[in-house]
Amino acid sequence: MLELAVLGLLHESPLHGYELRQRLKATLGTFRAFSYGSLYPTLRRMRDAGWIAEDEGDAEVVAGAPALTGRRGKVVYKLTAEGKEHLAELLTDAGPSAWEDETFGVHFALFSQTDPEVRVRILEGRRSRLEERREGVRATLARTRARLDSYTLQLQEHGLESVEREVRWLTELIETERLKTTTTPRKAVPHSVRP
Amino acid sequence: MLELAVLGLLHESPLHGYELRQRLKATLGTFRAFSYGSLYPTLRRMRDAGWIAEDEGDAEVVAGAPALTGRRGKVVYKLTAEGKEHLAELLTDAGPSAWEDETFGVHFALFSQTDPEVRVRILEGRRSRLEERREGVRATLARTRARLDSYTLQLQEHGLESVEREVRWLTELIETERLKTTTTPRKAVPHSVRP
DNA sequence: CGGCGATGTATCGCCGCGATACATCACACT
DNA sequence: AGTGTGATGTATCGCGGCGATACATCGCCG
Repeated sequence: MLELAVLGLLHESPLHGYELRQRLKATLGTFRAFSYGSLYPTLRRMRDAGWIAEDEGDAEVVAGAPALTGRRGKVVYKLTAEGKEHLAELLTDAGPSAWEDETFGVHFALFSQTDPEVRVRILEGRRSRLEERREGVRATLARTRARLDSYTLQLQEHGLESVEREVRWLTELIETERLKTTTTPRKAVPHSVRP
Repeated sequence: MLELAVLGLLHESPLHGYELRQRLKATLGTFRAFSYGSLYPTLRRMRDAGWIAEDEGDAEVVAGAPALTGRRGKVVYKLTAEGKEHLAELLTDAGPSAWEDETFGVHFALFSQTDPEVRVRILEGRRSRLEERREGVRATLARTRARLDSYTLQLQEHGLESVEREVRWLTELIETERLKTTTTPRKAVPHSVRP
């Protein structure tokens, strides 16, 4: 969700819409774009919800004819106290909502702001999610293989390999993450995962 | 687009909604799901547009109390003449709309119904699209590498590798496809000489 | 001195998704 | 005999995101 991404970015420094978008591209890259058609409405929604506030940066408008052209200059947004609170809350969530296709990348990109334990749980959740999908594809593939033409088959198998690659990647990440937490010992608190 | 997928599937045999959905999963696999929330409205739209028609399959409803529960039984859809025409038209399109993220998979899954020349052009188009993206990612990555935390960096690099892998896959496909057209000399593209 | 690409804010309609509702039927478990 | 569970089947609703588009300013290069 865009909301989380914006919260995460604004946590580092106040930004205006355009810059926010650049950062999103730089941060999420191939994973997700988030067009202006999503950004601006979301920004408004978040402002109305009280998570962010407009930080009137440039009062040096003046001169020309401000009244004629209406609002000039950039609109800089910054986190409010509630926004920070909300962000912290969202970052603790290691439930299914965090390992969905669309959301995982955002959570991952914000891992440096996330609790190490939560990180591992998200990575593991994401991995099981993908393992489920892998098994699903394998099953239907085995069942329908004969009926499929070569192109569909190739598509299926390519997709399957992509998922497998993804699982491998996650496994590596989990191991590295585990190493980190074992060398920096913390008290392991088992936590139930809500559905 | 769902429309094309439905057209392509119905070209082989008449199907009802549920079965159509199963086929979509089996055909597109990891690539795309297409929920009922898209399917049924699309079906209606297509029917209204005249591409498909309801092929009242089961008249053996009767007995119980048909009037009470309203419409019983499955609604089977089949291609109309216009539908076939429209499909043929869509399958000739090798323009940008065919190599977009969301559409490419559908086009690819329907390759067995597609003209060989169009196939190659779609594959090449898709590849350039991904090469562009790859260069874009490389550029922003080179520009911002220093500013990124390790997680964001890892996400970026993983994404980059995914794109690279995709490009390799497409290159292989293009080569195979080229071999096919040169070893099976169809309706004469005369000037190309094989070494 | 003219145009073009980057910066900047904003809206609109469409598409697809997930959740949800409801109904029937086969089969297994108890 | 009763129960429940999973597959088959049709359908709707709200919402989040996308691509296209509009419009305005600024700085730089030719």
